[in-house]
Amino acid sequence: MAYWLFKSEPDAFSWDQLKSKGEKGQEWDGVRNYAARNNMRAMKIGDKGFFYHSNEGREIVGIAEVSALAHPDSTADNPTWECVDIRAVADIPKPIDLDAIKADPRLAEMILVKNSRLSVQPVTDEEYIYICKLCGLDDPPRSP
DNA sequence: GCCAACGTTGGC
DNA sequence: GCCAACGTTGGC
Repeated sequence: MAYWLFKSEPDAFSWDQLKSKGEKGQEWDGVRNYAARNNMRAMKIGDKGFFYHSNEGREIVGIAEVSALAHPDSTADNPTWECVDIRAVADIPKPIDLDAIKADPRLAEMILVKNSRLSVQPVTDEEYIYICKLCGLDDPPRSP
């Protein structure tokens, strides 16, 4: 069981855009960072992850799930770059912003706080459940 | 809009 | 294989 966090600038690709893709979801292309790629390689079908808006908003706005395992990034000219597909699963009733995450001692170890530049990050089970609760999701969608 | 932090590139 | 230079990200 694993949980993740996907970052996107809403100007480039927003949570609403992901929702509009429906069941099919969206290839999470464009990632050119080895740590982020390795995280995607480790993902399994049905794994859940937060969808975070960077730059503008700076808050967790939704929960997505992996709909296709890592495969070559169709936008890359180099086969080393791979990505998964994700689709929207649930809205966040009460989005939590970066200030609130930073202010919470239970979330101080999040990669979002410690390495804000990593675009695809792991989230611990504890962080996932705790954040969901703060956000008004008492019975959050679980990874398989 | 600025700038710090980070990751990647490329020269040696 | 090291490391300086550069480009990019993202918070502020």
